[in-house]
Amino acid sequence: MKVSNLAKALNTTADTVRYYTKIGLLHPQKSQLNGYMFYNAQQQQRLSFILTARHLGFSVKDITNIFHETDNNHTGCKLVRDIIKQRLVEVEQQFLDAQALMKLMKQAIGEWDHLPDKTPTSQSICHLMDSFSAIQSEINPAKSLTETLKSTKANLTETDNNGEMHENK
Amino acid sequence: MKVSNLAKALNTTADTVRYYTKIGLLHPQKSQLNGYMFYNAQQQQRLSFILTARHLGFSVKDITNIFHETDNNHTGCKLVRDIIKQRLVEVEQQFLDAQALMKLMKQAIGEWDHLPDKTPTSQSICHLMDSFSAIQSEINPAKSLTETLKSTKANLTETDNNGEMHENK
DNA sequence: ATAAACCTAAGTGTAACACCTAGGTCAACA
DNA sequence: TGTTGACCTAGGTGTTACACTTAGGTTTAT
Repeated sequence: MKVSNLAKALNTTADTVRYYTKIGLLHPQKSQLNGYMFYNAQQQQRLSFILTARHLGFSVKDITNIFHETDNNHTGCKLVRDIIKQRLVEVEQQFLDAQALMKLMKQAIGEWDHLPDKTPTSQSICHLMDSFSAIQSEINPAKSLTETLKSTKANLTETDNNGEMHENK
Repeated sequence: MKVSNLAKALNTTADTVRYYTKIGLLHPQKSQLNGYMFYNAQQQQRLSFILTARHLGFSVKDITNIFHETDNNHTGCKLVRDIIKQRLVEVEQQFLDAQALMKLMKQAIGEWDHLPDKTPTSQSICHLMDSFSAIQSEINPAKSLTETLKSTKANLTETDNNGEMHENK
């Protein structure tokens, strides 16, 4: 079938199908007459796999690797299992992050509902700044967790209590 | 303080600070002598707000809007409250999605652990394809939920049981 | 004096597509 | 048969929020 047909059948877009084709994940047959691309049942199954994998959080690169394995007569099972296990850790973190965020946001909304709407503080962003500052101390560690792997050592310069830095000049 | 100092103090990168400066979220003082940018306490607080907001899932555009309000003598409270409430819905969905994914992935890993590693099926991607196909029916609705807003009507062409499409030609 | 460490602006790269352009194709209707 | 409208192609640009690179000037420390 043609590109839009396939796209609609698997609930995606023609552009996406073309993209996967372009980067070599799908191998349609190209008509000699008009250049149209035709996808058979096997390609449909391939796309189905891609879409599901993408939804599970696999990157396109991951999928490329998997296909590279399986297209070369390997099963790819171990690879996929490894990637999934890795992804599972990330998803669990996302779960926790989302949970924490929900709590904080509900809390913030709750607090604000008790405050009048138009009482600007010295810093002009009313109490938002204050609320956000309070939240930030709870938020940042969470962020650190997620990005610990790639973060270089923090190496913070010490601050005084005015939040002003010592410009050792 | 200078860009790297500020970045380290708030646990971000100099590039990020330069980016926010470039798009007008931060307004440092530029030295006449050497062109170096200097950020005072107020700018530091601004950046702190930006980082926290970003971590709460606000887009840079959202933050731009908020600053646009607050910089024009409005409090921005209502705007922020609205955006947060809107974001809360998304975060709740992320929470549910992550939960569902965790379940499915654990399930998949569990199943595969009972199967041998190298038993290719007819489709060459061993049982991955089968497992994924089974998962997909559960996954796709979740995706639809997330993307319902922007998805045009599905308008699926009917498929026969071979997964082959009728090419009404 | 010179190296290490910092700074600048401007440009390119990233992920995974979405959207647009210009032009060819196909099915149906008048 | 002409023409509309829906489809297709390749190739290009736009998107988000930065990270990275380049080329060159500056500051700091030894």
